[in-house]
Amino acid sequence: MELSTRYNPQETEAKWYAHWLEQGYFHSVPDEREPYTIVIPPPNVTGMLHMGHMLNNTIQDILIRKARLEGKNACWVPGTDHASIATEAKVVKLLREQGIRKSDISREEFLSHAFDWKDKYGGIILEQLKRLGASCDWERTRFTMEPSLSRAVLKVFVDLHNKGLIYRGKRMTNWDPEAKTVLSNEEVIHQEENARLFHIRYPVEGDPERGIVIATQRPETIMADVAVAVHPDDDRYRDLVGKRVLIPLIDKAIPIIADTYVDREFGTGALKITPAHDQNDFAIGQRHGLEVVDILNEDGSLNEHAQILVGEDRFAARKKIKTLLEDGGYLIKTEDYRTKIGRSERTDAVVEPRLSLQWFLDMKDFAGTALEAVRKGEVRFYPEGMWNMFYQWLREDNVRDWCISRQLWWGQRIPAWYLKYESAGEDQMVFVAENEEEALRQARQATGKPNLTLDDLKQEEDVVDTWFSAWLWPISVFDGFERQDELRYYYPTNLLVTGWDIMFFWVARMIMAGYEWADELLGPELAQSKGRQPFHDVYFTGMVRDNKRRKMSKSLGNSPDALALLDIYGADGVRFGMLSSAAAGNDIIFDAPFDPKTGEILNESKLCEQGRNFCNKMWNALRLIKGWPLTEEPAEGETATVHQLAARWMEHRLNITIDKVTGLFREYRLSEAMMTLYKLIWDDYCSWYLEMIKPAFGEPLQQSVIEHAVSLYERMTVLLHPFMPFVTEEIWHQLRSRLEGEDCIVSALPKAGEYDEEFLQLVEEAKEVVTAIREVRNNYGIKMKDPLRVFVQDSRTATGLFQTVGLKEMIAKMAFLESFEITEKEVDNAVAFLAGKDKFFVVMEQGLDKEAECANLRKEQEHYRGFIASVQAKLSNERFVGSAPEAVVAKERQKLADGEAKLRVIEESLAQLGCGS
RNA sequence: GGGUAAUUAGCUCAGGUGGUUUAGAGCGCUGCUUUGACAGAGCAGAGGUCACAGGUUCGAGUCCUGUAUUACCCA
Repeated sequence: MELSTRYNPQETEAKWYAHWLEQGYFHSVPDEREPYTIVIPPPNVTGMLHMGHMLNNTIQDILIRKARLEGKNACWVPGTDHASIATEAKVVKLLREQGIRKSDISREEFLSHAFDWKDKYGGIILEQLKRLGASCDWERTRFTMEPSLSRAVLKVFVDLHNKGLIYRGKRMTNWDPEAKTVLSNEEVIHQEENARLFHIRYPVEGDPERGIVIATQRPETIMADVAVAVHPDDDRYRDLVGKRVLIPLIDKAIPIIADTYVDREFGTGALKITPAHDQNDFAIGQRHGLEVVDILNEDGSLNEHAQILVGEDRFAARKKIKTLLEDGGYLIKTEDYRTKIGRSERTDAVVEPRLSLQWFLDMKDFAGTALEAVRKGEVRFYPEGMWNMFYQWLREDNVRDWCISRQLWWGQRIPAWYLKYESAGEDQMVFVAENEEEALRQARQATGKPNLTLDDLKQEEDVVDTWFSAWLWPISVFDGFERQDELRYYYPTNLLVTGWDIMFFWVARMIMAGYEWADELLGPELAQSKGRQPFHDVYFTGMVRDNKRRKMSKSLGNSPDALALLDIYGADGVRFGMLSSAAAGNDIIFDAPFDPKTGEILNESKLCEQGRNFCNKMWNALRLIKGWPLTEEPAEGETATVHQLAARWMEHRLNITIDKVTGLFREYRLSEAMMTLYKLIWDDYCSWYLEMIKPAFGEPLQQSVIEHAVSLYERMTVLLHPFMPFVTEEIWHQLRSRLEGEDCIVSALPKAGEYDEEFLQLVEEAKEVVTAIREVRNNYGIKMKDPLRVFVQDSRTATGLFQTVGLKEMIAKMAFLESFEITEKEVDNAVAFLAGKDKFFVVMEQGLDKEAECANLRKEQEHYRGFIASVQAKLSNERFVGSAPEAVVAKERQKLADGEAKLRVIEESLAQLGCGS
């Protein structure tokens, strides 16, 4: 069959993916083999495949495929996350387009719409992962809102509540007035924005001539002030402490207090204290026992506590109050400045610090557990440096309790019930249970009213944070809270691959959950022997950024279309491109060009192109091997020795590479591992090995030689398979006829055999000779096919070169030499060059360019002189010779001797050519 | 404001515990090459005072301290 000169990824990829699925290669069931488990970081159901997903999932696929090739029971569990805020926002928007307002429908109706939406669009991203080649066990696909996983959430909620770790409390939270929900710190994006500082004068009570000027960027909140604070050591205000000032416009008297928190340099050195609307003020207020005046409604408008501007939106109020303050003579001045403003990740609304009643999970002990797990190495981070960030966040003095409630409908509703007749508040009775019957039982007992019915109870309206289901993922995907047969086999999982941006709200919390429930679920013995941690290793990927170092995101429009890239370069090409600049943890700058005219991102990538070209290269190597006419007749003479040399060399190169790649895998240096294989295949195999054994045009090649070439190639395709699964599967099949059920994906990863590093070094030196001769050709415009005569000056190493079977012949073949001999004297009319320690002469029939040769030699002479001088400087330093290790000194001596020898050879040539000085 | 990291060739990146013949790779660039597996190619070449300033050391891209720039995390 004729093979096209171009590799066609589209057909090949669809064909093999379907085949793998059909053979059930991705599916895992527990058996006697060693498991290798990865749970996917579940993408949002609303998600579309983007660059970050491709990077992350390529890495997981590489490691899961490698485990499969090692004969392990590889299990990669896929799934999606219900992403409460993002999904709810999408569904609300969709309903609005249909003329339905969320406030007009019931919770049940809304959820039914949301599930419809999920069924329709929720699986898209998983389908897209298949295009990438992801070998997930699709029969195990899970979703954080499905019944079993939701039951797990309720169960742990009740469990933690019973343990006294979950509590309700008024807390300063990040309030999104648009979505009307609390946001976690991680969902707030702080960025520098232009703001204005208002200097406002508060007159002293009973002494209106005196006043104190405060600086604030939020003048609309002055009505919520409960004090003005100054630094206790600030002379400007010392005598005012203890007196009271009047809030402008509403004339409310508030105390002047002293607190070291105040920064004397900032603004006027006087700080208004507004506990309801600022985190730090809240803390100061608590220290000083101040009241809390909340003047904002849920939607960010002012309420009746403000007394003035009631009903106005906070930003409208800011404008109006400026006028009022000016009119009243209170506004001293305004100044522009830059400050960081927090906005909601989802709605972009300016986040409002707001006091509200929320559910919290006590983090103190959990944080210690997570830190300890990593400190002890039970969970290992790659790269290790990520520990610093982890520690920083979980330190006792830094960690905060986790606010787990969200004012949404899409999510697991908090399993807590209240008595209908009690009004909301911190003091009301709460019954937390897995179901309402149990809650009712508790209520009857607590109230002593056995006649209470379900009608007397009402369930908490809030749902739990999505991460409150995601933190159970490594357990819940195996239904671990309900049955433990699979958990016992697969848990702890081997590896988690995720971005460092969710280290805190996901990675840390999964570790906490793992340690919290492993004993109970696995039994203490198994937990002890296998470990409680949810995963042994965490591979942190970097963020994918554009060439301006901005995170690639849909909203910025700076991300190429992932599917378009897959279409253009093929999955293997894109996988290669993603990985080629992705060292663990380091952000990757994905250099996708922008259209200079429109400024729009183009779906182009040099990195992916390189991957595509690599596929093509391999494809053509295959065509070459398959295209050679066969012969049974053994080769003779020089050809036979070159074949022998080529076979031996490539075998050793393959073995040393397997060793190297194995080591790189151990350290998760995947990018380097891939590049190592790239060079093995392209440089060693294609550029050297195949050229060494290549017969003259039209001549046949010995069967045994081809067989060895095929054997080498098929081992290399298996090695590369985890990185580029499709092209390797295709070539693997093209190389030989295979039986049903024989596939690259389930073959065995080759093991390293013996290799002789000295021999490999010798061949490297021989290759340098070939390169040097080619350079002479280039410089003199001698065609590749014009035969040349070359001599090497007699020496021990030169003899070694000639004694290694096939090496001399290989050089002659690769450099296209007519003759290649040892000489004892200088050769006339020849270009001389140094390779290793030996001097070579290329005979020039058409004469030498003496000037160019002299210039060349002088350049080299200069180089070696500099080199020798630097080594001599070291060696003449007594302190160096005295204190450096002997081996280092010996090395320097060797360097000096070698350098001097080379310089001598160069100077001989200069004299021989009569270059003068 | 506090913290964490980064800064090496035009671009994107490697360079565990200081001493591999005066820094490596891929891309890009330059020159030559087209009946030959592959122009999505081959061969060869040019490109770096390792951000800056000090310091430790016999010796620093590598360790320390500052400075600058960038990114992220937390206020």
